[in-house]
Order: sequence, then structure tokens, then C-alpha cells
Amino acid sequence: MSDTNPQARRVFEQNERCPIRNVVAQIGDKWSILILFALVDGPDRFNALKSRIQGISQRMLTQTLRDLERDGYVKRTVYPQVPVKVEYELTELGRGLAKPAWQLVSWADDHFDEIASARASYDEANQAE
Amino acid sequence: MSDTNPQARRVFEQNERCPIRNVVAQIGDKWSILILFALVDGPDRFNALKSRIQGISQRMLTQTLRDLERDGYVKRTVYPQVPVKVEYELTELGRGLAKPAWQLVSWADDHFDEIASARASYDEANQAE
DNA sequence: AGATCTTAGTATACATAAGTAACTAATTGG
DNA sequence: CCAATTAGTTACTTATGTATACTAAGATCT
Repeated sequence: MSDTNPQARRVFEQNERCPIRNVVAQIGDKWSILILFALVDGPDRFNALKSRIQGISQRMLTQTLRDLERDGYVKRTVYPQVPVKVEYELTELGRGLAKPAWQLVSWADDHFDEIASARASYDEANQAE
Repeated sequence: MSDTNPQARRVFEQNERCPIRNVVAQIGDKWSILILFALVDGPDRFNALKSRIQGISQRMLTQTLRDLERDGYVKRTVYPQVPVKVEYELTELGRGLAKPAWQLVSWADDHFDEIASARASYDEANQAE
């Protein structure tokens, strides 16, 4: 990320293909990464995902799956049975994304206590909320 | 992320210390990662950050810096001059976070074209917006 | 002395995105 | 006909972000 690294500037500055604004902001929401990891073990159905990802509403599951499908991370397959069966699975791109995402989550898990205690002391110092 | 990996389950399931909900969701907003990378080269002042991070408003810069400070990624130092000088810099924790975050952004940059074309063909298939 | 400049913010009003709870369509089984 | 199941919508509420104007605390110019 120094000035000798031109890629850093390209990634950092505002432009049409800024990967932070286009990709990270997209998957940085409340549910995308959770759904991504829920699908790493293999394809799964709508309601199965819904019960595995605790706390997600039907609407957010639908919407986030659509966004992931739109960006090419997830493939949606409809089986015209009755009741209809819809299966979601990661694409090659989705499995690729899961790797660096896992590094980040893993780091977050390792440093959870540090972050939590930083938060606690910040809140104590500024109790005037 | 298979069933043989108990850490995966711990990270994935809903609980008080789910790192996805507590850390990734926090820094996954529109500006956190941009500010983080803007500070990787060294400390910087409020207005300097504001002009380097194109498109950010004063309010969002203030607010996001406070959130990053709260979680322990950023240190804020006030120099009581006139006009007052305020410097922001990454902590050791912030520099640690920058590494996996950079991996992710780097992956996003490498696969930008793939994602963009997935988006384009999805939008073409569902033009009814 | 009074007006004006600087930095680092707040305050306010408003727009857009994200989230919740309740409802719907299509069909099978009893 | 009634209930159950799957995969969603619709209408509404709350959170997040934007645009613009304003403030504090001196320093410097007139």
C-alpha cells in the first residue's frame, strides 16, 4: 500500500472499477457472508438455509440470494415439483470468494476479545450517550 | 468449513461472539475499508482524509472514524493548536485487520471483470426493472 | 475593534437502503 | 373443503447516508 505500489492507488481511488465500492460494499452487509459460508459445504434449499442461518427473515434471504446470484457467486436451480424445490449452490467464483472471506472472518474471530475490550473501554470513556 | 472443522460452526452460528455479525458487518459498510487503507501509509489529518477519500461527506468521515476508533483500529490525537489539528492513525490492531482485508480487496480486483459480466447478464435476463 | 480565515467538527432536514411481520400462490393429502 | 408445505411478495418501520448550513477558538488583516 505504499506509493511504490500502483495497484494500491487504483484500488483505493474513486473510479468505475473500485473493488471496494463494487465488491466489498456489496458482500459486507449483514447476511451475504453468512449465506456464502452456509453454502460452502454444498447446495442447499431455501427453507434449509433459512433455518440454518439463525435470525434471517424470508425477505432478506430472498434478496441477499438474488444479489449473490446477480454477482455470479451463487447458482439458483428451480425443480418444478410440487411443492416447488429451489436449490442454491456456490459457483466457482463463489468458492473463490469464500477463501479470502474466510481469512478475514478467521482474523476477526482470533481478535474478537481485543475488539470487544476496545469497544468496552471506548464506551466507558464516553458514557454520555 | 466441513463438519470436521468445529471452528467453522462456531463462527457460522448465531451467538454473542459471532465474528461475522460483530466484525465483518461493522467494517463492511461503505467507508470503513476505504478509511482503513487511506491510513495504511501513515497518520493523516481530518481534512486530508476527506479530500483523499473522494465522495465522502464530513458527517460520514467523522462517524466512521469514531466507529473505527471505538473498535480499536484507529487512534485519534488532538493537538490543541489554533486551528486545532487532529491526527488519525492505525493501531497495531488496525494494521492487522488491513492484511486480510487487503487479500479480499485484491481478490475482488482480480475478479472484477467476471463479477461485472455476471451482473450484466443477470440484468439483461431480468430487464423487467 | 471588527471582519475574516482556518480546522474540525455538529445540527438539521431529507432521501435511500435495510429490515420486520404478515400475507400470497400453487398444489398435495386427508 | 380444509390444512399443510415451499418459496416467495407486499406494506410498513427503522437504520444509514447525503447535502447544506452552522459553530468554536483563536490568528491575522484592515
